[in-house]
Amino acid sequence: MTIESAGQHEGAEVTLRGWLYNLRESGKLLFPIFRDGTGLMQGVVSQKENPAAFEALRGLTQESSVIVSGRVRAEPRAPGGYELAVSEVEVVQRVPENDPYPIQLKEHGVDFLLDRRHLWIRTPRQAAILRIRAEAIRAAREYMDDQGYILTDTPIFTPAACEGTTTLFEVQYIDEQKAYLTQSGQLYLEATAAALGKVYCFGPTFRAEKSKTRRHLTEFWMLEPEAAYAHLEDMMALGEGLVSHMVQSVLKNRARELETLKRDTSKLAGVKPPFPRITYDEAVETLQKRGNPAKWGDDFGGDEETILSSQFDRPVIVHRYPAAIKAFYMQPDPERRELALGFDTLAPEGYGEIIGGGERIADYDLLVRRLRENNLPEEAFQWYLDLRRYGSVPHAGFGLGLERTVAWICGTEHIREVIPFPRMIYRVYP
RNA sequence: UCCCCGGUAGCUCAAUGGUAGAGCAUUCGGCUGUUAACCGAAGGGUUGCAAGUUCGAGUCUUGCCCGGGGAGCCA
Repeated sequence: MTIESAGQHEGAEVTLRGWLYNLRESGKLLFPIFRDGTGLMQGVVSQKENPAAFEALRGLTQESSVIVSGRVRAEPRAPGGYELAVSEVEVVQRVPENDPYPIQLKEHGVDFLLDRRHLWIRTPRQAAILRIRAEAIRAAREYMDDQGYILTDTPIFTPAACEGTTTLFEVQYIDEQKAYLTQSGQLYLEATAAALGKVYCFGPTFRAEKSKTRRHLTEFWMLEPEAAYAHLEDMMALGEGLVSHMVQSVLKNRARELETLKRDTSKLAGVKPPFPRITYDEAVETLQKRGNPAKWGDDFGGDEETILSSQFDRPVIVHRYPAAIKAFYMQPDPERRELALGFDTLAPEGYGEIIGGGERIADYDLLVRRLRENNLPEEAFQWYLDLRRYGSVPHAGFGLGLERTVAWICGTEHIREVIPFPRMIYRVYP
């Protein structure tokens, strides 16, 4: 039996395989709390009624692994409403008394917990977050598949920068050659989109920037769709549909975990299409009205994003940024050439940009010009230019940052809690 | 890279420049309905490192190390 399903086993004799989460001793009564990965369940053992089980559990150390059998019964005094009347106990491994489990049932510092991330993930809160992450991923892939997008995974080793702006992790690649860890699958997706029409990739992404904030990891997961013959409006709609489906699926299938996190789900319930859309021009105007020093041509930082997103109860889409502050491959707005047909989707409650994307340049000559303006090595981009030589079409896509999205859904203070083993500047252990 | 904050027992934290403490954890004892159980007792310290000021430094000064938050950049 799993603890998750305890309610269906009321009155039955069951076996639970897991770990001792906590033990309360009250004279001749023991109240062990078991953990099996799906939840927590209190047990009860009386010395008088079951001396063997009592002796096996008495003094047992936190996180010792145990297999216990007993009868499930409804018990309002037990957390979760059900209790296991333990009859048999097998200790699989006893945590030594002279080297006790380091993570106690109390507050710990961030540094201590991150150094023991391999153990920290056993705590109910962390386990709930990881289960929500898994559901968010499942829902995201389900949505993309249902929309007819084909999963085409892109390489992790790349020969050169995708965007040329951010710092890459350089690795030795066989003999003398250097390679870089990908910072985006986008350029490759443009190729697979021309082959298959509607495509996406989902995998790890690496940024060697020395960002030290609660919104940054050096290794994070990104879902990137790309579609041939698609335009800016199509991608804004796809993005809001994707995010809404992820949020609604977690609300539906991981309600218990959101409860564990004490997440205020009223702030998520209304996350459904359409999302508000504002232009960059309007965004700057709004910021200035609120006394923010932003002026036209500036990119937005955390403060600006928070002001903009705080006006809405769901993510807000900001579109048509100045071309100068966007990536080299962004298609200019035919109505106003100084604008790029790009958009960002900003999560509420200060979680920042969760989606960035737009329409790509389809014209060969314009793309070459942009490569040169950005001092990018043309040789490395020949294959990419081929896509404009042979049957170029308008196309668009975006990238969704998984961890930022999950952090927002969970309401966690730090993005590092929503990935099993966070990789940050100055932290690659464990 | 820059700005700000922090580092004292295994953990979380106290300690006017004047004998380094508490709670939790561990060990021992008590308790038949506990809820991070509770009650009693015990053991546990190179105060991040190195210099300096001082009769005296956890506390003041300088440098370094480690970590955190933020800026820039981004998802």
